[in-house]
Amino acid sequence: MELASKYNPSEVEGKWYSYWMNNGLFKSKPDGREPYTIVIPPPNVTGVLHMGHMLNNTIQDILIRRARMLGKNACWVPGTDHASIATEAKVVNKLASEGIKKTDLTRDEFLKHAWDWTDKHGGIILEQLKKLGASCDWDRTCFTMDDERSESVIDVFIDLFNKGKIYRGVRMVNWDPAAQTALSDEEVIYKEVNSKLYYLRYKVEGSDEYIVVATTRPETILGDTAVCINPNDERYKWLHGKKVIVPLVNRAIPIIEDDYVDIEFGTGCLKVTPAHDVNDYMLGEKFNLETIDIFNDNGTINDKVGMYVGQDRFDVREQIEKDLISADLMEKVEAYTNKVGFSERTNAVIEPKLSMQWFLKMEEIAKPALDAVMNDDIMLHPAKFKNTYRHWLENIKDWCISRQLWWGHRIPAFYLPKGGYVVAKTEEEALKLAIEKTGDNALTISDLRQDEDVLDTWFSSWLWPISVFGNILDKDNEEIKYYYPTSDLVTGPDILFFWVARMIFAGYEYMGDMPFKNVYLTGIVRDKLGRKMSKSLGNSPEPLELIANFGADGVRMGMMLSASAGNDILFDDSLCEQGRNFNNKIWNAFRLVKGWNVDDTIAQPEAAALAVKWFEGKLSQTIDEVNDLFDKYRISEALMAIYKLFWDEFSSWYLEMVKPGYQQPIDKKSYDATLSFFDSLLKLLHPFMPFITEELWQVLEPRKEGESIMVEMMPKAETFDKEFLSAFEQTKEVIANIRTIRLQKNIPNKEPLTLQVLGGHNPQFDAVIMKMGNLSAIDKVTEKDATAASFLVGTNEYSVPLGNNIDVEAELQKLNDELKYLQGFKKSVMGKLGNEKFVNNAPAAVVDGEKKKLADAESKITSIEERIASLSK
RNA sequence: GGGCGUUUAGCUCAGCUGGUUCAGAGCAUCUGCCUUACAAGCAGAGGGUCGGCGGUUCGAAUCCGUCAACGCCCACCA
Repeated sequence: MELASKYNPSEVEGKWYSYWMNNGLFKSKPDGREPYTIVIPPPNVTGVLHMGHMLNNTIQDILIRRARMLGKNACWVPGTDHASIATEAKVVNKLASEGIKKTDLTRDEFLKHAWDWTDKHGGIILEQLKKLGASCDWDRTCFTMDDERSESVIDVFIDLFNKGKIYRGVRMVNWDPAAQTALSDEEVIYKEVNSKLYYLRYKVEGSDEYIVVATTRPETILGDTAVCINPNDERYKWLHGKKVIVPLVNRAIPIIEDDYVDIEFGTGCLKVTPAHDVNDYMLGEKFNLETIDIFNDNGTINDKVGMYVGQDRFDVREQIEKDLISADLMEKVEAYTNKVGFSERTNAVIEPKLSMQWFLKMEEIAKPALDAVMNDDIMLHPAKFKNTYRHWLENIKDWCISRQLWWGHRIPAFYLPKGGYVVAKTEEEALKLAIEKTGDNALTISDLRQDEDVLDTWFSSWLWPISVFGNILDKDNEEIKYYYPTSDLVTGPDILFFWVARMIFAGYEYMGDMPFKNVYLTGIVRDKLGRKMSKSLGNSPEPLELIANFGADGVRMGMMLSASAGNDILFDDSLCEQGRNFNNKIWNAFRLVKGWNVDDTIAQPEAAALAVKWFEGKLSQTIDEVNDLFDKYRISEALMAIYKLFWDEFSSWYLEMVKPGYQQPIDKKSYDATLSFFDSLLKLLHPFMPFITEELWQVLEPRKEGESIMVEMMPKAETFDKEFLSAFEQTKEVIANIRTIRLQKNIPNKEPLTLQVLGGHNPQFDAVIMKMGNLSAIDKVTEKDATAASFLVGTNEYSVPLGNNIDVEAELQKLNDELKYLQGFKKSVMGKLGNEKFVNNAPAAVVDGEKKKLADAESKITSIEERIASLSK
C-alpha cells in the first residue's frame, strides 16, 4: 500500500466521527453491564469553545473511551446551561445595540428575544466538541432550561419550600447594579484596589467641636444614622449621649457605643450606614437605628435625602469630595488600598443592599456532603482540595437563590391580593392553595401575581447529575437507578463551591447518595508566561484553528502531556507540535510494518524471537503501569508511559530488532507478533488519540462494516519475566556503548565491528547485540586488546578493537577520570561500612547493598587499572 | 488577618510510609548523521548544593522548626 510519509488528520477525522455516529457507537442504554457515567459540566448555551473546555472535555473523553474499552456501559451525557445572568447580559447588550431597552419590553417579549438568541447560538459549542472527538451520547443532550430539567427545578423548589428549607426575607445581599440583581456570596470576587481614605468632620451638636470619621465611601454619608465609638476609648468619653451632625446633610445622629469598633483603626470613630454596609446593618439592628437606603437599583442616588439625586454613585463620590472640601468639612484624604467586591459576571462593583430575597437554609443540607468528602466516599483528585472544601462547608451561609432577572426558572410563588403567598407548580394549583389558605372562594387566577424573580443558575445545575436522567422526584425512574451515582466528574476548581459542593448537597438530599464517586479537578489553562487566557490579552488560541493545524489527536495529546491533576497547564503551540510529531511517528511505524513482505517459509531469526519475547513482557509491564496510573487519575503520566512504550521501546528497539534487511521478506511468526503488538498499542492509545488509532486499526487487518477500535477490549497484562526484562536493559546499554564508540571514533554504521567480552557476560542476547550494534562477531577473550576502546556495563568489561583508530591519550584520560570517580565512591562506601552505628542500626538488606557496592567498585577498579596498564605499555 | 499549597535540570513536572528504580522523565540544548518507516527523523552526549538556614537520625529531596518567594481559598476592620 502507498502511504504518504506524513499523517494528514483533516482527511480522516470527519470520516471517522461520522462513522462512529452512524453506527451508534456513542449510545448507551441501561443493560446488564456495569455502568460508567459522566455528566458534562454544561457550558453556557451561547458560549464558544475555549482552551479550558478543550482540556476538560479531552479528559472526559479519555476516561469514557477507556471505560468503554474496559467493557463498561459508558455513558457521557452532554448538554448546556442557560447561564441566567451571563446570557441575559448578552441579550440585553444585543438589544441595546439595536436601540431596544430591556425596560421597554414586557417579560414575554424579552424572553422571546432570549429564546431566539439561544436557538441561534445555542449548541454551537457542542458542535465544536465533536471536532475534538468527544464521544458523548448526543441523543441525550440536555439543556438546563428544557422542559424536563425545568420541571425538576420547580419540583425541587416546591419540595424544599414545603420542607421548610426555603424562606423569604429581607437581608443584606450583594447587589449587582449593572445586572440589577442580587448575587450569592460566591458570585462576588474581592479584589484589591487603590482607593482613598477620607477623613470627615462631624460637628458635635450645639458646639463648635467636631470629631473626625474615616471612610472609603463618603457618598454614603447621605445614609448615615449614627456614629459608633468603642466604649473603652478614653479619647471620646466626652461624647457620651451627644449627637453629631452629618456633614453637608446636616442631620443630627446619635453617638452609639460598641466594642465592634477598633480603637486603633482610623480615628476610632465609625460612621454607621445600616442600608449600605453589612456590619453597619448589624449595628443598626442592635441599636434600632433608622435605615436610609440612598441608592436606586442601578447605583444612582435616589430622592430620599434630596441631594445628588439621579447621579451615579462614583460621580457623587468625586463631587462630594469637592463639596466637603469647600465646606471645610474634610480633614484630609489619604491613599489607601482595600478590598472591593466585584460581580463575577458583570464586573460591576457590588453594592451591599437590603432587599427581599429567597434563601435556602444550608446547614442541614450541607452536613452529609461534608462527611462524604472527608471520609473519601467521594474522592477529590488531587486530594489537596479536601481542605478547601471542608473550610467552606464548615462556614457555610444560607444561599440566596433569587435573581432579579427574567432569563431563568421563574420562582413558583404566587402572591395573594391581601398579602401572603403560596408556592405551587401551576397557576391552577396555586389558586387551589390560595383558596384553601384564605377561604375566599371568589379568588381567580388573575388575582394571583407570580413572583417576578428567577432562580440562581446553580439552583438548576446542582440537580444535573440526576435531572439529566429524568425527573428528580421520580424514584422509580429506571435510568436514574441505573446510571446514578455517576462515576467521575471532571471540572475546574473554580466551581468547587458553586457547583460541585451543591451537586453533592442535592445528591444526598434527593437520592440519599453521592452524585459521583470521583471528582477530577483540572488546572486552569494559562499561556506560556503563566497568564490567564483572556480575550483582552489576545493570548488565547482558537481551539478549532489548533485542531486544523495539528489535528485533534495532536491537540489532545499536547494538552494532556502537561496536564497533571490540579496543576495549571502552561499552554503553548509547541505542545501540540509534540502531539503531531507523535502522530507521524505512529503513522510511519505503521507504514514500515505494512510495507513488509511476509515469507512463511523462512525461519524466525534468533534476534527477532528474543525481541518478541522481550516486547511481550514490556507491553504487559506498561499495561500494569498504565492501569495503576489511571486508578490514581494520573492521566498525563499514563499517556507518557504509553508514549515512551511506542516511541522508544516499540519503534526504536523492537522494530529495529525484527526489521528484515532491505527488500527482504519477514518471517511469518515475527510479522504476526508485530501486528498483534501494533493492535495492542493502538488500543492503549485510542482513548488519547481516537482518530489516528481508528484510521490505522481499520487497515491493520480486514474489518467488517460497523467494527471499531473504540468498542474493542483494552489489552490485558500477562505475567512476564522481570529478570528477562532487566537483562535486556543491560543489553541495551552494551549496544548504546558500541554506538557511542562509533560516534566518537567516526566509524560509519555500515562498517561492522567486533566486540570482545571478558568475565561474566551473559550471552543470552548476543544475537540482538550483533544485529543492533552491527557486529561481525562477539569474542570471549581473556586478554585485553591494547588497541581497543573499552567500557563497563555493570561489572562486565567490553571492548571494541579499533586497530589504528585508537587515540591512546584520550582513552587513558577517560579511564583515569573513571578511576578517580570510582575511588572516591569506594571511599565513601567504606566510610559507611566502617561506621559501627550504621552497620548496627541499618537493616541487613541496606548493609548488604553497601557491601555489594563495595565489591562492584573494587572489581571495576581492578579492571580499569589493568586496562590502564595495558594501554600504557 | 486566618488557612492551605508550591519551590527538584534552561522549561513543564515525577519522586508513596526517610536507605540500589535516588537524584529521574518529557521537551529544549549540544555533537554526528538526509542510514531505504519517519529530518515533524535517527544515534549519542551534557545539564541539578533537590528555595535558604537550623534540627532529628548511623543516614534527609523525603521528617521537624524557621525564614523567603510565589500561588490558591476564606474573612465585616471603616
